[in-house]
Amino acid sequence: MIKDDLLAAVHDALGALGIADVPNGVVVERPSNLEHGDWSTNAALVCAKAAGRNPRELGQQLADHLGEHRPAHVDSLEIAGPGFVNFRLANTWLYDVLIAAVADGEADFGRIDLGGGKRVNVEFVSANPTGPLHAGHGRWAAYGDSLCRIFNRCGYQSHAETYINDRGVQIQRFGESLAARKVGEEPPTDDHYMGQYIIEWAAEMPDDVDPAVWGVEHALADQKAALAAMHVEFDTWSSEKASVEAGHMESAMERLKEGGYVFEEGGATWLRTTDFGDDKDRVLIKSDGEATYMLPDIGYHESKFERGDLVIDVLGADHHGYVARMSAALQMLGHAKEDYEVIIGQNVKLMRDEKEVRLSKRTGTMIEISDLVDEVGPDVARFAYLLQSIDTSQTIDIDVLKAQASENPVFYVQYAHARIHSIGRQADERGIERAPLADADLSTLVHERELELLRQLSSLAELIEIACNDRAPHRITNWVRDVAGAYHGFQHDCPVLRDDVDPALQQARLWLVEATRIGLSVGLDLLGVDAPKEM
RNA sequence: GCCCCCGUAGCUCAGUGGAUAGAGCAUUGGUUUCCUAAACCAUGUGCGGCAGUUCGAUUCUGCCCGGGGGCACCA
Repeated sequence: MIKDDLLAAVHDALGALGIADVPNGVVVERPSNLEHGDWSTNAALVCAKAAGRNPRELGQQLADHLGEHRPAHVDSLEIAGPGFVNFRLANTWLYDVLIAAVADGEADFGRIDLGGGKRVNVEFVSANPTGPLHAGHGRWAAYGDSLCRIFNRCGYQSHAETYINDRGVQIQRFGESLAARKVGEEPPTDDHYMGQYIIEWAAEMPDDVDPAVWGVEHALADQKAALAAMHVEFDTWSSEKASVEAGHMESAMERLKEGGYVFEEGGATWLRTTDFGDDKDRVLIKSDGEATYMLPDIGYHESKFERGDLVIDVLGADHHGYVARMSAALQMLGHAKEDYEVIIGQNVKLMRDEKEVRLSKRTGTMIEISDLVDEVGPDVARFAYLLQSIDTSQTIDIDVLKAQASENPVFYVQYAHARIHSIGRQADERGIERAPLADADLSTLVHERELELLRQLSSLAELIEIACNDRAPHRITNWVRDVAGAYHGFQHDCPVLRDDVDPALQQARLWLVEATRIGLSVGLDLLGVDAPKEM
């Protein structure tokens, strides 16, 4: 990539100027303002102090040296501001982007190897199998699925996993709630499940089944259907019950004891998680002899390392307090701290009819994922979830999403993709063929709209890298919007098929359109959003 | 009290240790003999506050203020 080439040249130049140890802060970046060149480096500013030199002077020497040993594509250099060295490049660097996009195709454009084949296990959604998934779960579904796609594009092998909490008191209460509704009674206590769906499900329940068993199966089928409608699939649905039956809990307990981390106090069995930075020690087995939720969960997490070198949990903000203890337990079991990562996502607030809809299974007013997808479709839903950082709380207003049907950002992007295909269809009708790229004269692409589009396309790999390292799929969402914007601008100002377009320019533009198609397809695929050929 | 996230334009949100901080929506006005006008263009007195680190802070650190979420022998 051009960026790496320029950075290497900067390092060489610094070396020639007697600066061998280049600080990490030296970067080559795109100035926000094009007047400051296509690329820029802060090298002189960062190195000046340690080298005991004046930044402007050092910058000038740097620029002079780089001017004499010009990296490819560099037209001119200048020193500016407090000591930036700005590179102005010939458009050929952008034509190389087009050529690379076409050569790589959808399969490889923007692909980078950050992971080296490392296996990443990503757990997300993990909702209790005691009811449908609500629209709050949708955020984790969209996020987790997109994150896995990004990992896969960056040389990791992702494994999407979700945990089924299918044993314990809440399952018992769920069964009792169904049984009660079956005979037309209220569930026995306020701690039971009061939602409307319990009444509906109880009506479907046969007489001769165990309500808890039937209920869990029914809930799982319902959840799978909702996720399928959102185009989210898991590699593994992990059952807590199965994990316990496989002995994960007991072997974890044994090893924690061997490590000397377990102690008895007040009739309960504790884990000394404070040894690894937790606020307080945690109970594994209560004084009544029952295991807490934590113990089987430790066993389960330990077992996930069979399916991943790096284990990631995507959890809601209400689980934040849980992170330190699980991290401590896994370190006790011999895992490196950095091999277990928890991504805490902030909450989703749902609005309908200008009122907040509480996401509780007990109120009966919840908005299910399937409601949302039925009303706006999977693409709008996923795009909406991935529009902002997972670190910010999000408000999803179904009425706004529906009302925005035509102004919705997802359509803006999909429309760009559809227009590209429309050009292909029109070209076919008019008998215009795209000759081999090698025969195209890309130097005819000089319109600012064309160059801007190429600049956007050039940043895909950088954005994918950032999205991966920061676990931030929304960076892709923004990139795709930017590319769509650049494309719409191009299409508005730069006719492709019109009769008066010079044939050489027409060929170059057809290839530019093709490169854009590839870029948009890659971006949308990383988001799990459909790239339609017509709208 | 302690821990985590957030505070950027009228609204919803991007973004950045740098040189003039962006988008969508909303407002107002414009663009169509031309590949889908689901488009394009124009229109904006904005980084909560105070210190610190730095050549340079909206970005990092501390404190304060404001909003959200947690602090069980629940799951």
